Amino acid sequence: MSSRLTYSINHLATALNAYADAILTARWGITISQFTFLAVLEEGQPIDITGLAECLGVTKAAVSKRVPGLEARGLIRTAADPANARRVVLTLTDEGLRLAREAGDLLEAEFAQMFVGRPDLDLERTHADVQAMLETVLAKEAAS
Amino acid sequence: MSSRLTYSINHLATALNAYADAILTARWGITISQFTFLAVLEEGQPIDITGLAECLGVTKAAVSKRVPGLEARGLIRTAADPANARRVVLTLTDEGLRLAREAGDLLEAEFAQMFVGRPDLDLERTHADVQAMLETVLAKEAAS
DNA sequence: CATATCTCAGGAATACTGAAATTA
DNA sequence: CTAATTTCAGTATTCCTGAGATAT
Repeated sequence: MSSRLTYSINHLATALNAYADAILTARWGITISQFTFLAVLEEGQPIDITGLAECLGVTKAAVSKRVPGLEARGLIRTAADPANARRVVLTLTDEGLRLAREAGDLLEAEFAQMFVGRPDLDLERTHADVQAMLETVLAKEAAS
Repeated sequence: MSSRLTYSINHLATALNAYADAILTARWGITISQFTFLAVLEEGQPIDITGLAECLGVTKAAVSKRVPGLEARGLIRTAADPANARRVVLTLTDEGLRLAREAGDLLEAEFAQMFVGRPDLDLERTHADVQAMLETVLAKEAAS
């Protein structure tokens, strides 16, 4: 149990994603990575493939390949930018927006509920610590 | 900067892995997933393919496929379990063990160094919080 | 204009998964 | 019949190329 902090962080991220994935799959038939795709889109609509890839931390090809599936399911829409013919601009459909909001709200509620029995955990403080670590790592990365 | 804790945790895990990967690639020519493979082996030698797959959180097929490559590089060794002929038991070679320890130590040192300029961050406390969250999530998962 | 560089999306190669086959 | 590994087909992801835009 006294393993390294980096391992614990990876483990926690994996466990949280698995938990969220189970809820999303059971209730809406989408995976966590599809939900994340929609959630990023919700936050910064409209966005092109390059921008979305950066937000998701994956390559442009990965985003490009997932677009047809989400479009076929009626969750997103693609359009050309008149000012830049090769750009593909993505937006959520009404259904995609509704799903992103409903799912996001439910996940947040489930997550809050999970910690009502743990008054020893100060989530605000933990969040601040995690963000401080993140800033430090990103700064170090940028410096080298 | 994203507002949800779950996003920050995922982001931090990704950033830490990218940082470690850069060091490992430059210095030893191995990826972070190869290092993790060796590190798990170091902690629980000897281990079979099934056990290693569970520790790594991937399928047995994935582990099975990566074994020949690491064996060819002289980092691990395969052997049959006399008590159970179909088990494949993995151990580190001397070179594998040396690499796992050296790389692990360097990463830990780099990581500690990174936070000397942040006395506001209490890593012990953060680690405890992260582990508490992890326990809670795993317990919730097991219950459902 | 010409040409050099940058940005964008998509194609080829790689890795992972679940299921079926193999082996002990 | 069971338990462990391996093979196989399908999917997802990343690396790299080529086409179109921008700048000198």
